[in-house]
Amino acid sequence: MSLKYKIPRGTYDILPEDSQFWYKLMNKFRELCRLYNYHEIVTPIFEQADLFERSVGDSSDIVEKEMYKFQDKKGRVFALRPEGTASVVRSFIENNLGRQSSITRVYYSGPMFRYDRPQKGRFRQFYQYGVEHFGSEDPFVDAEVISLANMFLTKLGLKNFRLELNSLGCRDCSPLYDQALVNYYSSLKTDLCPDCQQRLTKNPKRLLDCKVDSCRNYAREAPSILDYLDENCRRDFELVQKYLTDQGIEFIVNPRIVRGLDYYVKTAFEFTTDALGSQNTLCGGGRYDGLVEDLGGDKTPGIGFAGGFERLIEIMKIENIGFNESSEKSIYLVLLGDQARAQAAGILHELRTNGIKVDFDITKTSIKAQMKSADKAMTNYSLIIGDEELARKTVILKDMSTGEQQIIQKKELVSTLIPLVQQ
RNA sequence: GUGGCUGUAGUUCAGUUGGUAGAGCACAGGAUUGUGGCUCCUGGCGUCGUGGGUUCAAGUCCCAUCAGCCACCCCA
Repeated sequence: MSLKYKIPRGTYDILPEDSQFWYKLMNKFRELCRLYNYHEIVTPIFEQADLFERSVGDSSDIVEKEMYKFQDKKGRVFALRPEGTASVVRSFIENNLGRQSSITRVYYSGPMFRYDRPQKGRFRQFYQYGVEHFGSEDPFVDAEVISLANMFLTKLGLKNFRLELNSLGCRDCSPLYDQALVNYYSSLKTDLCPDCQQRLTKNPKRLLDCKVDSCRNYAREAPSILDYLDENCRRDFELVQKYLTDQGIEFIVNPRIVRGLDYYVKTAFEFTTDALGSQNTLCGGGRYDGLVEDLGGDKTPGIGFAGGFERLIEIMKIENIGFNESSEKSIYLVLLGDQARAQAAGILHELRTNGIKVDFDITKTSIKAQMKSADKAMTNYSLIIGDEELARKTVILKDMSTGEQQIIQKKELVSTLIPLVQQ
């Protein structure tokens, strides 16, 4: 079949057979956020493009080549949101969310958009969950936010993931480290891969992340950010680690993790896995103490993380994790003959009014075909109504697992079914 | 943006040195006319992703394009 219309590249449909799974996954996240006292915030999926350009950083890949940018009819330039934090910070400032208390905790979930080349675990429209915590610089909060992420993954039943932790330094010490990296690498420049030669001027920290063997060797000898943290950053980083240890959360310090968004300072972390191939970050986040101010708000520290639902689902498939099926019993209505079919609407209405879920197939007329459908639908009970039953004002109730059936009075139908369905 | 592999019925795939397509599963109907799950029987005229080209003739060769997968890059 040649299709006239096709789904856009890098997107996918969540089909009816899967939507329950997604719904449950999102609810798990909601539940957990409630436990940590976070409240949901819903922002538009598009914003002024320069909001992202200023927050994410205009030298980042996201802004340079991955944004879905467009103009509206009045020439205003918008972009489909490539990530969630910028929008939340915008809303925080615009609605003065920090006015009620010194701390503001919010969470969100929804579609994000990035014009990337699709591959395993990477889409152009993808769904993220995330939280943002405003108002405290205390490293205790860093550990708290990380704990939420850790709890989410753990509660889902995921096993094979690890927490990698780093400090990027603050706006005072981070540039000193960049300079140290540049100094170290500039004498090696001609030996570096072409990508790394770019990184040297664009984003020196990325040099540490290169996968080319020769560059890796150099990276091993390169100066470490941990040696360049100033007194304050060093102390806070140690405290974050202590608080994590206090909660029994395992982590590894990886001085080479670099986050892709320019606003991060100090604590940066990623939950990664080996199960997903190349796109191995389950979720990631960090501190962004300067961002609110940069975007026009009062000086307000913040920290948050975001993760992709697709990768959770992928790994849950691999680890064979599911949510328990609902134990709700189902009823199938089998109607024989025009007379009985004429009664269908009334019966369906009566059952539904009483909260009983019913299924049936109007396209099938023979009892055999209808019974087959009932069987295929894995129904628990079928109700059979034909001419005989109509005449006697009865209904046949058949238990599909045992094959036993009983004749009940039609007026007692609902009262008979309710206990069966509710158990 | 770069590279590799792939694109045939609803689905998973087969299709030999180019001669206008099949199999499993699924689906539908049936096996003494009001009963499912097992078994058996029957049912496929699909622009062979799309558009060009080579050829008497292309699913099968060539080019382009689109899409998927995987990797680079980057990240969720």
